[in-house]
Amino acid sequence: MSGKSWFTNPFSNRASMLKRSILLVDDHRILLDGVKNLLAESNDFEVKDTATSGKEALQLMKSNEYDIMVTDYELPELTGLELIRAAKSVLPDMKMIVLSMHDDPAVVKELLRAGIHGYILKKDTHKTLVDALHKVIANRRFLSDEISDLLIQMADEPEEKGVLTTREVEILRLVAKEFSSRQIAEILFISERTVETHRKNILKKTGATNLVGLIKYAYANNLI
Amino acid sequence: MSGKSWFTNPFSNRASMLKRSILLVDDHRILLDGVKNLLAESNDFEVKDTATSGKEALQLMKSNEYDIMVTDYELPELTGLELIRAAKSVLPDMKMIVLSMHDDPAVVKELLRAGIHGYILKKDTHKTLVDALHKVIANRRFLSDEISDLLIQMADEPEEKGVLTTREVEILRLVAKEFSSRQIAEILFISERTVETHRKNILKKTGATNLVGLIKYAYANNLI
DNA sequence: TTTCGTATACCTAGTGGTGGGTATCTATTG
DNA sequence: CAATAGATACCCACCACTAGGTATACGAAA
Repeated sequence: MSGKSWFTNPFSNRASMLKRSILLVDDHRILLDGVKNLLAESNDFEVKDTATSGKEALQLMKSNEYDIMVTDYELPELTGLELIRAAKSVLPDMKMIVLSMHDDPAVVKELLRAGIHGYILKKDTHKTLVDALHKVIANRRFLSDEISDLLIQMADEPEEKGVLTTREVEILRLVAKEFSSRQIAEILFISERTVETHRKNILKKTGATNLVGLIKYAYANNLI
Repeated sequence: MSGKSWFTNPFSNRASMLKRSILLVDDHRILLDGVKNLLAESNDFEVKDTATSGKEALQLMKSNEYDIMVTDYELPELTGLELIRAAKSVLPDMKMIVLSMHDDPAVVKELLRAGIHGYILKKDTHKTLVDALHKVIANRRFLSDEISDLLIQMADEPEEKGVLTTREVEILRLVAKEFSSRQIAEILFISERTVETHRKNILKKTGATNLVGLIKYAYANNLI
């Protein structure tokens, strides 16, 4: 809809001076410095601003426009997912690429559902990032090789068997905070029996056999 | 001892063409690319080689010489600590700077004991890295601000209370693999009582009160 | 409307972990 | 040599967690 505006002018489209503006978000300044410097050599892109937290990024978005946001997933204050959802409402036409060190299937899936346009890993090269930038500008999606492999593997799995209900997640979080079933019962104003039932259901759903497996599941699914 | 050789020649010292060679080690290629590019602008340093694993770094050291190694702490195959110890025996005169995302007191202390010359965080700027490089070349040590604050805080604490013995770590790892005390006893050919005693000692040392705290400790200390 | 999922709650039994001890043997270190 | 730290092992009591059940109430979906 609104994306057509520049397309009506056949000249601006090809002008080599028109660089796509990037907002780069990562709490590691040294990476910020490095990537910005690398992209300075590009004719097509330029890092217009950088931010080291989700909050800072959102504030920049309120007073500026960007063609693409490249962001880490692990961020202080806001998580990457929260940032992406917020960004989507502030600048709906902006493309979003996640640059993360994690190749966790659950995270990737969730982010793709949230509407990101690319996902690359920090272990990928600078060239991969540039490829991704070009691809998303052309209204296509880009996934790093490892991530697409991951998604293919995931497709083989029958169905996500282990989706916890909100109540179960709530219980699991409290378990992970070192509360006993009794304490959880007191906190939630429910019977200890109910907590035990929830725990049993969680164990069954996650396939864990004891507390240890539960905590590892919680870590793997970013519940902690 | 051998470090005096260049010092005897007053000219080579100031020659602008003589750049200090750096070996850069990090499993994130995009950071590697970025930092290398940034340092290319420097008159004093140049990234001679890069490696994405400890093994690769060691192989490079066997056939090349470097003035400084800048390495991540979290590495595939070898840990940063192992790499540093190995590097020390291969190239004893090389300076070593750790560039990590973690500000874990225990890790920092251990690395300093292992003989590194600098410790900076990924959240630090490019300038900080350059400062560190200059400092270690001048035979001084460099710690990022946050790290020195950390060491000062640590000095207040009476003594490191929570250092697990190798056997305790071994037990903890097995606990984290969802083995019960009985199973661990069978695996290690020791009595279940002994395992229980170790577990109790681990709980006391880590300050945890139950399994959950134990697993979280294991995660926090990269034992999993 | 009936079925399904979710949250609630209880029962019994059995297993496993926690917390308080004590004690022996070995190796290292002041 | 004596002291210390680490690994080993046992005792008892208590509590928490796990593993089978069953059952009710509610709201949403088929």
